[in-house]
Amino acid sequence: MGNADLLFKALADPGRRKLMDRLHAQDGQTLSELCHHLDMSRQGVTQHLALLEAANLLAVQWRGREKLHFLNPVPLQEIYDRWIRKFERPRLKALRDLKRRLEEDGQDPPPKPPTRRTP
Amino acid sequence: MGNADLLFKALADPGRRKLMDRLHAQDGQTLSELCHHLDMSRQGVTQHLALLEAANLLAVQWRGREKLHFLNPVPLQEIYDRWIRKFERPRLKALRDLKRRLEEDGQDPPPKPPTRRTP
DNA sequence: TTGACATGCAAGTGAACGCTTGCCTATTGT
DNA sequence: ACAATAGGCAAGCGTTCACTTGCATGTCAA
Repeated sequence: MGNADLLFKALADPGRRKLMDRLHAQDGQTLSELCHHLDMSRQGVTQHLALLEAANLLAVQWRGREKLHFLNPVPLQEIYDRWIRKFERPRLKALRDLKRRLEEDGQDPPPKPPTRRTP
Repeated sequence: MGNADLLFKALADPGRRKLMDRLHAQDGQTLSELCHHLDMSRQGVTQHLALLEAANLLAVQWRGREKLHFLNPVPLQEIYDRWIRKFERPRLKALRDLKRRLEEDGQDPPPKPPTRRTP
């Protein structure tokens, strides 16, 4: 749960997501290769990659002076398990909750439409 | 695609995720109810909820002076489709890419382990 | 009607973020 | 050996973020 933070933070930036996309198009690219696609200084890209790496979203492998970047899809799968499947429409419960709200502490309040604040 | 930004930004904050969790535990809560669980000023919670609402992650319904908040799981599903299923281990392609890298422009470099920079 | 309640709106603040620039080191190929 | 290449590190800077405080407005209940 602690690294859910790193994970979502890493995904929160469009540049970082674009990097993931580039690596998805072709895995194992070097820093310089990735720089070609991003309109940004090399150092900017480096920092983004560092964040992705910290979130365990990619692994690196040194080859001489080159740094190869490989995607790691596992954390994404964890997001799915913790944050998406969990929220899959539990329609029955949702309706139950709604009903509870509408009928709460009394039966009088009929679903009268909100007058103000809905312009 | 444009609102992928809003979506990920909304999920990037632990407070916001906690709010989602609270609403998942019981949907349709009011602002004040949600405030009880977050160690934060009411206005703080309001702003978080506004972001979640902007990301279309929850819908509100006014009931007199109360604002009821309901989860909307649809955007999460979109994240899954666009960002998780897409990255599901395409093992074959991954291995192909790796091989490409290792054998690139020559056959000599065997998978020699990185000497430096791996302390 | 009046007071308590539920919420909105606006401005201020410190910290985090995204990005750049400048310089340094290691590896490669000729 | 040396120039070119690939990358790292640190400091600086403007922007956005999370959060607070203070005051205003609409709604319910006695």
